[in-house]
Amino acid sequence: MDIKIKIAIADDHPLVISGLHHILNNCPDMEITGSYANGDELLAGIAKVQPDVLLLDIQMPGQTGDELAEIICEKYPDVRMLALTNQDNVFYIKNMLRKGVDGYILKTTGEEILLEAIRTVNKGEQYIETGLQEKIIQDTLQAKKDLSADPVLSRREKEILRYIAADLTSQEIADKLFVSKRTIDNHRMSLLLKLGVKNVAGLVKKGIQLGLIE
Amino acid sequence: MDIKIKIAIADDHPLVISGLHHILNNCPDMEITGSYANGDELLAGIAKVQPDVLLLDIQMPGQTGDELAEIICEKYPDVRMLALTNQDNVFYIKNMLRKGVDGYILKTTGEEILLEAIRTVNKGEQYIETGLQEKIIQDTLQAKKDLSADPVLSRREKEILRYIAADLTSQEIADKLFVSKRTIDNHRMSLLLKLGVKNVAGLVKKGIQLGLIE
DNA sequence: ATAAAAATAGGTATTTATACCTATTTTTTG
DNA sequence: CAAAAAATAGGTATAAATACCTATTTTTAT
Repeated sequence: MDIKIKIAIADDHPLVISGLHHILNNCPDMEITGSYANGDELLAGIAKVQPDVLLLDIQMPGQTGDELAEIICEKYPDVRMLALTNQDNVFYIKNMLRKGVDGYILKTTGEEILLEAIRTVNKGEQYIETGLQEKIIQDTLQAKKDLSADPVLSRREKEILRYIAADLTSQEIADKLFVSKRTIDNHRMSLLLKLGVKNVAGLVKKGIQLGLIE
Repeated sequence: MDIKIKIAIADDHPLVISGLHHILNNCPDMEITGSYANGDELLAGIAKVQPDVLLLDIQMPGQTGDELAEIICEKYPDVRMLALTNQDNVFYIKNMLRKGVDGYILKTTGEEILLEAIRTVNKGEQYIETGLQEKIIQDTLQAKKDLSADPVLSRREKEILRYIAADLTSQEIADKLFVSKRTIDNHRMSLLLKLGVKNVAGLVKKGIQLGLIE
C-alpha cells in the first residue's frame, strides 16, 4: 500500500486542525493535503488539489458546512466528505447527508473511529457513528409519547386531514365523500381547534407528526 | 424461575398460530394464555385474562392491528405488545410504535429472535429487529438522492418556504422581512411552480421532504 | 462587462380558507 | 334506553391564497 489517502480539513478551530494533523501524520496510509479555516479558503484550496476525503465542520465563518457540501458535491463529485462536528442533532445529520456528505462523526469521537470512518468513506461507503445511528432510530420512532397529550381525532377527521394533506380543497374532498362542502369546512375548523394550529400549513405538519400522512 | 411469561396471540392465520404454539410450548419460561383470530375475539379474551405480552399482527379482519394497539395501550397499560407481521415498511413500524407497541419483528424472523424479543418487551424494554433498524436509518437519511431532480430554490425562496411552513401568512412574512406582501405572494407562486404543487399543503410537504423544515 | 437570475412591487380577479354562528341526524357509548 | 359525541349542513363575513399579468432594481455568474 503505497498510495496514501489524501485528506483535506475544513475547520475554523486551530486546535482541531493541529489535533488532526497530529493523529493523521502518524498514519502510514494517510496524508494531509490542506487545511482551511473558512469556506473561501476551502474552495480555493480544493480547486488546486482535490483530496480523496474532506473532513468538514458545520459551523464556520461565512458559508456553513452544508452549503459547502452542496457546492463540493456538485463540482467535485469524486471528493468524499466526512462531517466532523459537535452537532449531534438528528436534523443536522439528515441535512448534511442530503447535501452529499458521505459520513458523519462527532468531534468527541475516538481516534480509531475517526480513522475507520475516513477509510470507509474513502472506499465509497457510508459511515454514521454508531451512537448517532441509535439516536436516529430513537428520534424517528419516539415511541409512546404521552398519550394524554395526543389529540383525539375522530375517524372522519383523520380521513379528512389526510385529504387536506394530499392537496385537496374542501370542495374536492366534499365531492369525493359525497357530502356538502360546508361539512368539510366544519371538519376543517374542528381540526384547527383540536390540533391547536391556525391554518393548512399547521394541519399538514401535525398530520405528519401524528403519523397520518406520508 | 417459576413464573412464566403469559402470552396472547392475535393473528388471523391459523398456521401462524399453530406455529407459535409449537415454539412457545417448548419454552419453559412461557405459556400461551389465548390466541385470537380477530379484533373482537382479542378484546373479549383480553378482558378476561391479561397476558404479559401480546403478539399482534397488523392485517386482520375488522379492526386493524394499529387500532387494536391503541385501544389496548389505553385500557391495559400493563400489557406489553410485540408487533409480529409481514410488513417491513418503515411507515408501518413508526405507526405501530406510536400506537403503543413495544417491539416490532417480522414473521420471517428466526425463533431465537422471537424469544429474545418477547423476553425484552416483557422486561419493559423496546425491541426492534436489527434489520429493521438498518432500514429505518436508510429510510431516514436516504442520502444523496439524485441531485439533478432536486429543485433549485433560491436562498430567499427557501427562507420564505420555511416561514410558510411555520404557519405565517404572506402578510406576516412580508412584515417580518420588511417587503411588500405582493413580493411574498410572487415568491409563493414561484415556489408552487418550481416544486410542482398546487397549494400550501403541497409546499409544506415538499419543504419537509427537502429537509428545510422541522 | 454583459447576460441571466433573483428579488422587488404593483394591477386585478377569482377561488379557497378561516371565523363564528345555529341546527338536525346519526352513531357511539355507558 | 338515555346521554354524549360525531357527522351532517346551512347563513354570513372576512381574510388569505392562487392566478396571470407587467415591470424595475439588485445580485450573481460567465
